[in-house]
Amino acid sequence: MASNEFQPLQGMSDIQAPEIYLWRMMEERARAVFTSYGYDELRTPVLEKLSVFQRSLGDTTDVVKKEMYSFKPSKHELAMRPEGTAGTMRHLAGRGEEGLSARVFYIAPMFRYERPQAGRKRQFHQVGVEATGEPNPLADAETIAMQKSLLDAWGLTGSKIQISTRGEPSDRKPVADGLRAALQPHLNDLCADCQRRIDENVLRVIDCKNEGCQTIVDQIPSAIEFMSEASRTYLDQVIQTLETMGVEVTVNPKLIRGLDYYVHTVWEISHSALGAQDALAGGGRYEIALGRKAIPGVGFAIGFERAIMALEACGISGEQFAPVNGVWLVSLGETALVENMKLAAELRAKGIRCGMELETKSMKAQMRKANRSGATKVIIRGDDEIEKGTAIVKNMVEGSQEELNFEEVIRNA
RNA sequence: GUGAUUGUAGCUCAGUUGGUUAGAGCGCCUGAUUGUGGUUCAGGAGGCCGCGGGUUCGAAUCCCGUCUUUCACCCCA
Repeated sequence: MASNEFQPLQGMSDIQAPEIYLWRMMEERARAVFTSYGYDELRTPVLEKLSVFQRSLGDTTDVVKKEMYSFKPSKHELAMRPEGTAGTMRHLAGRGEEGLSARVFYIAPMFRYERPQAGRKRQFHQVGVEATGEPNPLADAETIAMQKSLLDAWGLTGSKIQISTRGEPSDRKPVADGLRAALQPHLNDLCADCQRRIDENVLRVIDCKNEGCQTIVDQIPSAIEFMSEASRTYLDQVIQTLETMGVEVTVNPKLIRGLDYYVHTVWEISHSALGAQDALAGGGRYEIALGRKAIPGVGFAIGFERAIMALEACGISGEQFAPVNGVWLVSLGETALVENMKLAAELRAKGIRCGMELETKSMKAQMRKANRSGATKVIIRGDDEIEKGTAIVKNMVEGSQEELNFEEVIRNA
């Protein structure tokens, strides 16, 4: 790192081997799990009209207000997506009737202009799903169960699912009023942030990290208690269904999700290995209005960078998924070198991972490279072998070797 | 946006109160039977000490700025 002129931008990073093998494993298994649940992959553009995000995430949220990369190259103000749901809804809204009962997933980079820290990048990556359809506790439960089975497929252990509800839109006012009234007597004991939040966004007082605020919050009724009977029943049904399915969740009425579009069930998955940003995934039921009518649905997103931190804490790393079992060709002399290039092409056409040195180097050097490549088999050819129509095949694990007919070598490879 | 923190070979890091050609380990290259790896031994290559400015006879070392790293707040995945 002699200079930073070749470094990526702040909060962005190049993902290279061996870590990339972990990414690939996660992507492959995510596709397999989602496909088994009947979901299809959807790839939306990175750039959307700014209004797509303003309308679906709510233009008062921090994500929209101050964290978006936005610019105006021509007529429309554009923005790079800070999350995946808005673009997906923009797409589904355009599919009319069909978009109201869709099951899609995405694996894509997201962009947020924030100060980077542990598990927080300016370009970060999410895998997420959206299932549109009228509110149904069973759909919420299935989504959470699917998310859990993805984490299992990755080998991630030690994560905790916390669940709560935001209730129906009609619950918002009673909840806010109720909390404000309950907090009013304690106003002077709240931290400066919370004194501001009590008017701007009361819900945020509830998950304030300040200890003093927390003791006050513990004394007052939870947000759920101000909600309608129907909203509470809905949450109970989700929890019961999950219980029947054997998915363990903890109810946490203090759980707050920031985006405006959430209704009913919300949840978060955290892991102790993550530091302050301990949420590796979040999800919830939402209602997003882009066209004339709102699209109801349920979905979640998992942060790759954070999931990887948690996986590494579980002892899972990229090296474990590096390609293995290759063949390495050793060539002694110009003739063998060219002949081996033909052989390599033939082996590769058969799907065999095959490497070789393209300049004439000592056998020792070539063997060293073979060893480093992780090849389990080495095929050695020099002038003698070419003339005889043979090749030496060496087993790198056992160290044994034998001279075989060239045709036989190809057949056994 | 706020408050801290980091930057020396490919990697992980030393570098004493500012003082001659900036070091180690690992890795890399070459060699130890001129056709055999992973162990060992010997040799070698490789650094504008993040970048710009300042102080000084002299700066990797002190000061200022800038970029970057990491962490917390905030917010969120």
